[in-house]
Amino acid sequence: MPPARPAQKSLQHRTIASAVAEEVRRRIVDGEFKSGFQLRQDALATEFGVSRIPVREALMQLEAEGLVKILPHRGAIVSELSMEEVQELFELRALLEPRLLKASAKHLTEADYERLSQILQEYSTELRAKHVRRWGELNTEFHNVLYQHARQPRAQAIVGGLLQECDRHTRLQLSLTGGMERAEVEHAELVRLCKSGKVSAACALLKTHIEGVGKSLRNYFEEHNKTT
Amino acid sequence: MPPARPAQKSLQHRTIASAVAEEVRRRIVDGEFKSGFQLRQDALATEFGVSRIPVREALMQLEAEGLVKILPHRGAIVSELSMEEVQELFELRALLEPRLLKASAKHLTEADYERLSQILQEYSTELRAKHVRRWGELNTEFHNVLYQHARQPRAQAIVGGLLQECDRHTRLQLSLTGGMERAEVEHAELVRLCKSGKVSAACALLKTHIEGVGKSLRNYFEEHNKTT
DNA sequence: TCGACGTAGATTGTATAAAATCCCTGGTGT
DNA sequence: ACACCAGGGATTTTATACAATCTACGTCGA
Repeated sequence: MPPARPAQKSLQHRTIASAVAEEVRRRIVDGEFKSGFQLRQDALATEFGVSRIPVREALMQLEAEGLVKILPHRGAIVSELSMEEVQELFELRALLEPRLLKASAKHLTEADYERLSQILQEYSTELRAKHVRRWGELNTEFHNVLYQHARQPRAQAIVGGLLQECDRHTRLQLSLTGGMERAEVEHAELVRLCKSGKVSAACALLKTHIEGVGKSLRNYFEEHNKTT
Repeated sequence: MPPARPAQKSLQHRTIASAVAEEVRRRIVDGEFKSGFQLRQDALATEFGVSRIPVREALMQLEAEGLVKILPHRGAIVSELSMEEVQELFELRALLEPRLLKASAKHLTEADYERLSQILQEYSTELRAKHVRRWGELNTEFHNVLYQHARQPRAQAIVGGLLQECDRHTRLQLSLTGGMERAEVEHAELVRLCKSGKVSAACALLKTHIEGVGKSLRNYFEEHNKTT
């Protein structure tokens, strides 16, 4: 675990429910809980050593984020998305994120660029295929840093959820098709364009970038699932 | 393939929590619970004659929809949106809804057009300024019927929430500025375009329509110079 | 007078236990 | 053999009770 990161809202374990939500979310995004896996309240409660009430609330929170699906009186399962639904996520991102970047780019500070550079640098160290989890975290943070000054809280919240879900579905494919290298190149170019004030070019590249990742994922899926 | 389940209208209150959520949501959208109003769990529980647990879950559900804001250990309040945030909602709608209409329009059935006609007719009967609540309900349903065949569940869910919130903030203004008449005209034209297969024209009109309502709302607020 | 501290009251968060619901299995009748 | 329905067991949902936390207010000291 990385030490002493700035206290953000997600680290405020102010309530047990939020702590449980964070841990379950991590496991889903990391793939420990796979699509369709049944999340039983009792099992999670005993494992974490807590009651089932905060577990319920955590599951509801995750349902709001789209990571799990709750069926009344039948429990919660990790959400299963068809390829069409995953494609929809990318299309929504391609629609929303350029808008956020356009509003946020000009307000990026020197500290923000510093953080973006750090992320790019951590990319290029040799952690690529080895630490897919860390890569996904960095990827999500990269996008969030870019949009943080957009002053569009609702859109930012929506995109945050989309990023998380896309990350979950992309990791498998990224480590196999060299998608990470391409993403790293495009990310670096993105930062360069923002820094030099070419906002609209950056937005266009961002749109292409997201659509490209989505298309790459779909191709990968179609190749490996011709029979179904 | 899941067996075709009877898609119930969700009017069956299958769980207490969902029933409470529905009632509290109605009160918020109707304006009985105004922005900033503090929703105390105990008060709601005793009023509905239930425990606090389902009330808590209802509040979390409403938070996910954006209608309330929950502060840890401090309770829930009806969400207060600045004019900028309301404008953001309309901008997001203007971005997302044409996309949904484009995907859904060609799959609209005769029964759908029948329902749309019913809605338009109920508009034009003299219930306009009198029953603002009913008008808002119809307005939301109108849009949802248009998009129901889009096969983009995530976008539809997002837009559903946006519609509800926009409705809440628009009602006050609609009944005073004649915005309803204009909306009715545009809605009728929208149906006509869809019916005659002019999908892209319909999408363009829809975008204009949403932006127009948003702009009208902003003008209304700037005239009255009300800051919260 | 003003501000800091601490206690009381109210409100939310969590644990435990009871009630309702669903799934599955096994029997029964046709 | 097939359809149907009753009952047991597992799981979720709700109720009740307790613990933790926050806000308000009053007291104390400079």
